[in-house]
Amino acid sequence: MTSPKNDKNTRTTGRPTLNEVARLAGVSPITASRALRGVSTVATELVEKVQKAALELNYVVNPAARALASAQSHSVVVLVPSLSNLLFIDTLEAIHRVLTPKGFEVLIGNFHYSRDEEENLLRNYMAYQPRGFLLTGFDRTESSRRMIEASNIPCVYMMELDSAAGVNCVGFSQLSAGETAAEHLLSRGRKRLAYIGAQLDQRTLLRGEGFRKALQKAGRYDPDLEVLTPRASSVGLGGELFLQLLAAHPDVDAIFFGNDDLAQGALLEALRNGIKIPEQVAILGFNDLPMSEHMVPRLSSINTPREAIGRRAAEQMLTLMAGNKVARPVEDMGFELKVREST
Amino acid sequence: MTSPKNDKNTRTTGRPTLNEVARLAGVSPITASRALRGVSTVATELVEKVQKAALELNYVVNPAARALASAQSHSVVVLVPSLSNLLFIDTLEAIHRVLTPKGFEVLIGNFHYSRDEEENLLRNYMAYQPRGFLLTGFDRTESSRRMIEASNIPCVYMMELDSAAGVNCVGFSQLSAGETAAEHLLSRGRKRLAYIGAQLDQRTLLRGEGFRKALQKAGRYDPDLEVLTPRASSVGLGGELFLQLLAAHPDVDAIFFGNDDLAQGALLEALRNGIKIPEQVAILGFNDLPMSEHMVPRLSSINTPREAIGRRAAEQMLTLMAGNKVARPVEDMGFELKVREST
DNA sequence: CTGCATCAGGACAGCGCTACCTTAGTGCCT
DNA sequence: AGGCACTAAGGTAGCGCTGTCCTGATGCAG
Repeated sequence: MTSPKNDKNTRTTGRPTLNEVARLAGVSPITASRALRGVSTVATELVEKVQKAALELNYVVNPAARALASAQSHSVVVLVPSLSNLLFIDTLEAIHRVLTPKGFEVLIGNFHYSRDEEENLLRNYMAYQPRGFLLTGFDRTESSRRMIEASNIPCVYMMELDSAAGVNCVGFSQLSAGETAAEHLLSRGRKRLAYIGAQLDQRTLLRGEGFRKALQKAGRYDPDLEVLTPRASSVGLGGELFLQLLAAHPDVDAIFFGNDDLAQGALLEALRNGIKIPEQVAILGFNDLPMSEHMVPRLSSINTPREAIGRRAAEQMLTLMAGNKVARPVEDMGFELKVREST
Repeated sequence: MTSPKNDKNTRTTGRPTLNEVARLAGVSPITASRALRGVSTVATELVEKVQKAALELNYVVNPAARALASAQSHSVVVLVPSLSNLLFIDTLEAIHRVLTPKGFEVLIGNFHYSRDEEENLLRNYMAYQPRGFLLTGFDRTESSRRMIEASNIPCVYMMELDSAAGVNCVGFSQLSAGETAAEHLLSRGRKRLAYIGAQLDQRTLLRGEGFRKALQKAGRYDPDLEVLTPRASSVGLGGELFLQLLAAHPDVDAIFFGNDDLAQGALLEALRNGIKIPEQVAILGFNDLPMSEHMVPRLSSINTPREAIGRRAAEQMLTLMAGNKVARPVEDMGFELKVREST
């Protein structure tokens, strides 16, 4: 009533639309769309005109409209079990660096090491019609698996390896990392070797398994020296478990920790309690977090290619999203034993 | 031609739509929409019917269609300067915990302490028509400021405080945190107090300023004992700067570090070099990261309410997005000095 | 000079949802 | 009993973009 010819339609966003760009450039909206997307064949001259018009109007596509019209989003979902672990931050950063420049949006989900929470995240993110999923490991609920399968959305698994047909994964063998740890400690002449793992995700268990197997092969396996707890991995917990283990088994002379946090905690408690590292006990960590090389004594650890895994996983995803097959679907990025003072 | 009545339109997503839910429930699509959103007045009986139908079909709204139709997304953008710093992880988690249950999607942007990168992120995320911005601090480019202003999108600033009119912020006074640090060290009878800061974001500078002011007031300020570097904060850097400072000024008897990483690095180097903490030098950190209380000696630090800041900021955002004014737009969450062995 | 293949560009419709307006139905006051 | 306000539900249209045709122009062989 107040303004009969109200052209300020409240339902519009107020931002310039493709139509306006097309009008300014003197072409049809479809041509403008094609020009901006760089698809199909549009005369170079027109492309330039459209780009100039878009720049002039400060035009940015409306992702919602694009997703609706094409039934395809430009987002890739990454699900990680934790953010408080610096481990995954490096991987996420690398993924961002690869996907963002290509116009993809990265949606991050943290499932807190809970299979149910991961299933929930998957279900919710499905609504966004993501173009791809970057998932951590292979341990998930049956429903999660079915959802992924049914969705037909490309998926790359990170951190672990699985040579099953049709699986795209980038990681390293957690099992042989555990073996390497054992071999290193054995090569140092240690006789009573222990494994301390927390959180007990699939990867921690696999590393423990590799460690155990190598010890069994060397005839040095003792199940009493395997400390596993589902509690969340932390520096404090590492110190606690370390002291407990030494109290129960004073003859232990080497410990492989499933995680650097735990190992760092052990080093600190050793300092506090006058336990000589590595003389009395050799300590080996896992992941090689930035702080480890600064510990007293400097912590030996197995360095994992977190950044490289993220990068390659994202690159595989780009290939898959382009509709192509990945040449090497199972990519072993290896790991590197960093020998320092603690062993 | 091959199939005259092809109902498998390739442009559809294949997922159930609101129409199908409505049909199954025996109501109109609009009623179904309203029932699922819980808006307007829909008979309880119908709401139940619709919800049952949605559940049966495993229906999830199409966010793209919703955003397009309502010219409003359900996403909130959070921009943080770093993810490798555990500091912001706690804040992000808290934000997630508040916004996700309310149906909002959290988009995380990391601007790596770069004003230009933040400006870019802002520009890109504007395209998503976010419902709100949660930003870190007040130090940004003029264009960023203008963009935010022009967009008319509600904005809550985290970590710092500013009582300017119309500003919503949740944080604490970085300045008085610096003052508190100085007062604590002075109360321990220390005479030669130093400040070591890295990264040099606005907050680190403000803490340094507070520290300096308190020292000046006590007549103990010496500009030579202020070590500032734009290099990225890290454990290694902390140790390095610590040793350098002590070599240049052997009489220093207390150091306030702008960051716990730096302080932790200093503690480790002190151990390695036989420097007695706190006897020779008292060391005070900032942020109270989880590891600090486990250091040898246990690190005194200023605990910052990272989780609470995220929670309150998100809650303010909910209020703003609902179109309401926030009762207390400037929320000081305080900080807590944790006195441990290192001071 | 005609006929056909090729290609650039455009018309049209529709993705799935919600804002807006309208209609049908209810109760209550005069 | 009639009229009115009010509420519940539906009809209609359109958000901004792109997939699928289709048209008209161009080039080249016969």
